[in-house]
Amino acid sequence: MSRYEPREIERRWQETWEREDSWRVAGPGEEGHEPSRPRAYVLEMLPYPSGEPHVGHLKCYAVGDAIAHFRRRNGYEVMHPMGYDSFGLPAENNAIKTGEPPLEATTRSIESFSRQFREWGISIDWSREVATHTPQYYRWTQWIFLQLLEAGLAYRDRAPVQWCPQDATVLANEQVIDGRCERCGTEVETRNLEQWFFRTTALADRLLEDFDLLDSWPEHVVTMQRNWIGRSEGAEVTFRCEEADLDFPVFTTRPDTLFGATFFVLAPEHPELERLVAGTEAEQAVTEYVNRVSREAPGARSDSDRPKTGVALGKTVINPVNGEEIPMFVADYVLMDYGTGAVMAVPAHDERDYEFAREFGLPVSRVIEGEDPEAESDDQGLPWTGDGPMTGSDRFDGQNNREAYPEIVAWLESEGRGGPAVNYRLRDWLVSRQRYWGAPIPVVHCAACGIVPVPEDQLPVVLPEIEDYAPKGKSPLEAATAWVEVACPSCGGDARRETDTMDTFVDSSWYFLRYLDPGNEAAPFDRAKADAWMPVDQYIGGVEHAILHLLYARFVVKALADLGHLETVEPFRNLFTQGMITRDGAKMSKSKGNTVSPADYVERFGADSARTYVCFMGPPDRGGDWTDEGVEGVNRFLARLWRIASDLASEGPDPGAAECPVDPEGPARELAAKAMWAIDKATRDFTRDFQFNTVIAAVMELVNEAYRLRDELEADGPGRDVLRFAVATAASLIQPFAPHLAAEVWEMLVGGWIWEVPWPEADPALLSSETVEIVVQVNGKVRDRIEVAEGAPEDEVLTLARGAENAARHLDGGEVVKEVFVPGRLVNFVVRDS
RNA sequence: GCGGCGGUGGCGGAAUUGGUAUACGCGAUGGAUUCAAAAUCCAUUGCCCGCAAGGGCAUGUGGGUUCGACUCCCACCCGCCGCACCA
Repeated sequence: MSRYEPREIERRWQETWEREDSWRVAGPGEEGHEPSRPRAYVLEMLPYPSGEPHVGHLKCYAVGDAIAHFRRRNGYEVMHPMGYDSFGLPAENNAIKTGEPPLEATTRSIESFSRQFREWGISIDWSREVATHTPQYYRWTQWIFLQLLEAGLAYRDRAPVQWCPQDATVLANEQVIDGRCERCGTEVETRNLEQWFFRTTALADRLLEDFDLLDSWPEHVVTMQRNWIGRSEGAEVTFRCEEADLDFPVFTTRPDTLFGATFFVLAPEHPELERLVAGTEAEQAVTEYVNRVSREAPGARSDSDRPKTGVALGKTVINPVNGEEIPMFVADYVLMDYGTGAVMAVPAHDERDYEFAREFGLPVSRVIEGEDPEAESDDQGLPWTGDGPMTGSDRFDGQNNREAYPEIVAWLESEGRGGPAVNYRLRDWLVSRQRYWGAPIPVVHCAACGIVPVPEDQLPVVLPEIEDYAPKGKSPLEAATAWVEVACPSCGGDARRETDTMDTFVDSSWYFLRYLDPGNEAAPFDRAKADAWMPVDQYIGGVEHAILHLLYARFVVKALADLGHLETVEPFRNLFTQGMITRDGAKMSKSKGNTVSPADYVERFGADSARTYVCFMGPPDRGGDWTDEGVEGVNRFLARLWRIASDLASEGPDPGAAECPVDPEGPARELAAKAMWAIDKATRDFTRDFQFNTVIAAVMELVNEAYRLRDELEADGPGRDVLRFAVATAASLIQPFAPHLAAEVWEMLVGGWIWEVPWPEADPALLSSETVEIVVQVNGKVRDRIEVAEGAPEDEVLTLARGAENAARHLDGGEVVKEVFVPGRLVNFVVRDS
């Protein structure tokens, strides 16, 4: 008897798919397009090619490929492309360490990824492959930059930015985690630099509202983005400092507490601070405080547990609602990059202000009554952040604060002292990087003309080759003098190229559009082609991109739509986030030595086993722990399927095996019914949140049932036909996960190519059986089971149930006070002792 | 602190609307096959009592609703993830 040899089988089918160009897809305007077929765009997040693919990649593409296959077999024309997010820091850091040019390491890694994806048998239309580091691609990344520049959505500004001293580059807000660089973990510093920004805040409201346009995104991802955008409604109120002749606007979400403002706080970075205290007694103390804060790690400042610190400025501002003069302070609990960098402090109704007031012995003035203002605690229930009737607030006294809120804001506006305002936590996206391995920002600095965009017909601005990649606080590109020095496109005079490159998140914010028209040399993509496929029907990737990549892609798509390049305003209609695979309960890392190399497992058990295993570990949106025994178990199951098929295949393929024989009887009917059950179950679970683990379990059950009944069925012709049908069906259902084995089994038993065969449909006649088992409960406890005819009437079932041996014993000597009948499921007798 | 997710056998996990808790897989035990092993096939496998028939107890904890609760409600405990001095 021969054995299941996945490596041979897989190689053979991979060659077939390559030769037949099986996954080639043609959209509108392309040769071979079939307008009558529905289209689906199935997309996994493109990989960053560094080293070798890891299990996270395996899971992502196994899940995505299963979805792609399932869609194809349900009649869709499926767009399923692949590419590489190939600019970025690791290749550059490697270059600094080893001297190897980033292009070489990147090219090598792409080759490895590309080879392994083929060895995994992922059904990709390779004719659409893109890599973001190629001039053919980044030419259009640059084009998009210029489009945004022209539309006013890209701008240059001097701003305090987060600077990583280790990587010697600025970072986006999003790349700073707990005050540390996301990549290397070094504590970041603040620097004032001229940088390029994309105006993401201009689209903040639409980024929130358009969640309504999406079909199915995980709720927590939407929540994370909402929190990140952090929209708060409130009011802007102006506090005046007469002495200094300055107006200080503040943003507050609680204008209803204005009467309770007893002091006023500026952020240490506030631009007016220096002038306010210059030449005063407070100057020295303030300067010392500001210097101390600026030397501190930014992470330390976000620790809300530490005591409040600050320094009085010796100046006052006037509370516009009651004319009271209140003292000014500088304190590091006020942040410059949220609101206006100044706050009105209402200690009675804000925890931080309250803490500060206690620390500095400042007055606390209650203006909203709490549930129990006379609470026995020494602080009388303060700070009270809830709602209640207003007090000490002039003519608003007695009104509920919520109800008075709009009146107060309207009054401020009529007095010219403020008005309604909306504030966002979201900052504009800082896109420039002082790094080499990225797309050059396509502008020129001219002494005469200022910033001049590189004309479109001169794109791409090609990244020059350089010798020294080490960061020096400015871009390594500065050293490429022949490249930097250029004639101004506008006046022809001496000018210098911009030497910053773009954040790689810009590259990956539009790649899904390039797949649709990868060879286009006149535009990033043809609008008609993009409109035909977009938005992506199913996007698949890790939750770690829940905020950054997904938000940026949404922003860029909206901008392109606004500029008339695209119809859709949302890139991804459905999002699926896969859970992380761990090993021994811990995140995999090279330092822990608990990594899993997909290549090893593909070598030992075959790609089908590895792919099916990652889909079987548990629900794919949750994490799971990788075990070798688990892979072996799945491998055993696939081998079982192959073996029973191979035993049945002696007489060669029979196209009839694709159909269930009519009206099977006895064990043949049992197996046929199991096959129908499996089809039904697999189809439902596939579409229900991609519950692949139970889909695979259903196929396992079908195979187990085939083994259980095989001896009885192999003997006669009709039985054998059902057996062949059942095994062919198992292959058909497992095909999205184990496409090679499925192709092999199908070819042996039925003939032809499984991936071209429509997804099976269950025969309803075989789905329901003639008799059903009814559970008999007494007082809610299962006491017996009876077989009754499907659809038997209530009184008949109850009579049978009462007579069931064990049930009868429990009914004996009691009075039945209630009978519950659930058709097809159970009866329950409620008995009271007599 | 705020937001989200989760807690079911020795382990990963199943359980359509409230209706047989523990599907499927792993592990374990026994058997068949074999000179032997591997592989394979078959059987058993939540815990406790019992020779058995059968009975009792079990879905993080404590209550509640219901004929019936892993599922719904209330109050807790624990774990993971995200955000966090955001005015």
